Amino acid sequence: MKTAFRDIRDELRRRIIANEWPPGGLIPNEVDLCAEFNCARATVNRAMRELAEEGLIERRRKAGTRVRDVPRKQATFEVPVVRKEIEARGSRYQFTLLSREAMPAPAWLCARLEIPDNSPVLHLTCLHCADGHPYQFEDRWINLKALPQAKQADFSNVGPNEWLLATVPYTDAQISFGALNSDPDLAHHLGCKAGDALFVAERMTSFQDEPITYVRMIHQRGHQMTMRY
Amino acid sequence: MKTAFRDIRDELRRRIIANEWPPGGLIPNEVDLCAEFNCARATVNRAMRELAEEGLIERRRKAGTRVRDVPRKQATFEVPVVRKEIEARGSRYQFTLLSREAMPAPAWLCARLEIPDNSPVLHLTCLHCADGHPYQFEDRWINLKALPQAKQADFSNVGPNEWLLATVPYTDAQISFGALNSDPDLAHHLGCKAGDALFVAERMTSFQDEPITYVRMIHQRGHQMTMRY
DNA sequence: TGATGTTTATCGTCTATACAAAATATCTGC
DNA sequence: GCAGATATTTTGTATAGACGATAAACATCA
Repeated sequence: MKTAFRDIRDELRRRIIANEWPPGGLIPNEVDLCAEFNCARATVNRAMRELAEEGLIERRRKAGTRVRDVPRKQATFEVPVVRKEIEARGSRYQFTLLSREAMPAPAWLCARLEIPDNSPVLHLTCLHCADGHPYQFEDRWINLKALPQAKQADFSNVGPNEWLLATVPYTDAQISFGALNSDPDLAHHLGCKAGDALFVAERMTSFQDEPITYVRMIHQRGHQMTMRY
Repeated sequence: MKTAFRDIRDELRRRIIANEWPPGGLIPNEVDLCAEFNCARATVNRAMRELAEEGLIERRRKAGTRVRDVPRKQATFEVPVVRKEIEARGSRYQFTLLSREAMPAPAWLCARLEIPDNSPVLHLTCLHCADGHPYQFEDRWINLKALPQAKQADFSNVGPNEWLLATVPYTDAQISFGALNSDPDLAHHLGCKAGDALFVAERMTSFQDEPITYVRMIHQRGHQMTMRY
């Protein structure tokens, strides 16, 4: 495989990390680098574009390209799907629907999803287990105005998470991480003690400005979410 | 600005979201799309490459391009720098060094950083405040073998986080999120109650396989970390 | 049948060239 | 000296053409 642009990108990155081109300083322009690497400008352009996306350099027309003073490092992670998470650990996945109720949305949910007061929603709670041990408690709310078919859906075999993924796409999502003291009910389901600190991920998705669902995923005690970058 | 590749990318995305091209299905090849959009193949290629990076489609030579059955959505977030976080909220940032001690690394840290037993490390604890209120407790360990100059550094004005960012680059990093019950000492520093659930971010960075630092950032009660995607 | 070699469609990358857009630098008139 | 117009430099994007790499599909032979 041709790898010119990769080689150039890596060499430029090396020079930056090795401080041959100090932070804040200008680096040679595309035409000069073409000459040095003996290649077309498009090739240098692609190498530099990737470094810019990485956050290592900053490019501006006419002003040239400079090394960022503090690299804008960004981490990326795949949005977790609990069944895959569990199966990736080599454990058996199991899912239990704990409760299901159609109801008018409580005020806090209306505020969060920006839907009118008392909009009809479906409230589900479920437990995801790994090898029989509780792994995650899912507290899900589905906007029935956007997704009336959820009312008829059977969530006893396929969890709402996967049902939603298969049923509706989403165009916008927001995810938050935080911590929560377990209440006695949660403790009972997850098999921990009331008061234990639990890691919580919240997710809200919408499709073209129509809110779809809000979910709180409360993890077993000690759970960590890790990513490299 | 010319926006052909953007327009094409967005139109292809629209078709996928609108189910005109069903999940798992093949989409037309580059040459056909060139004909449809009346542009060069490189332009279609760039549009499709971006969609592939987004995780919406999957491309393989000879096999063509198909819509992913479950879109591999990935969120990206900037690696947090506490001072900027606080200033972005419009609050006044303040930093206090609580303790500082050079010592041999405890066993758990050696295991984590993969350094030899009893390697010399510098242990620092500090408190970051927003408008005078505790915001984050920082528990940091610096590998003195990799960074002997840390021993002389003065951390009373510039926090270790920013000192490190300015002093050494890193080539690899790992970040984890989790939850923790506050102990009485933490509760005292953060002004919460012992037992409160706190959100914790852990970070480990290394430079070319040499571990640099390990840090636990323990946030105030109720703290959430949010990102859109 | 099954293993192995061959063809071929499709994506991946590179080149050379061109023009556009943005932002700095320079000039002009006052 | 200053405001505004103009020139210039650098990056951003597009085009047409070319060849390479990969893996599926097909053909051949043991």
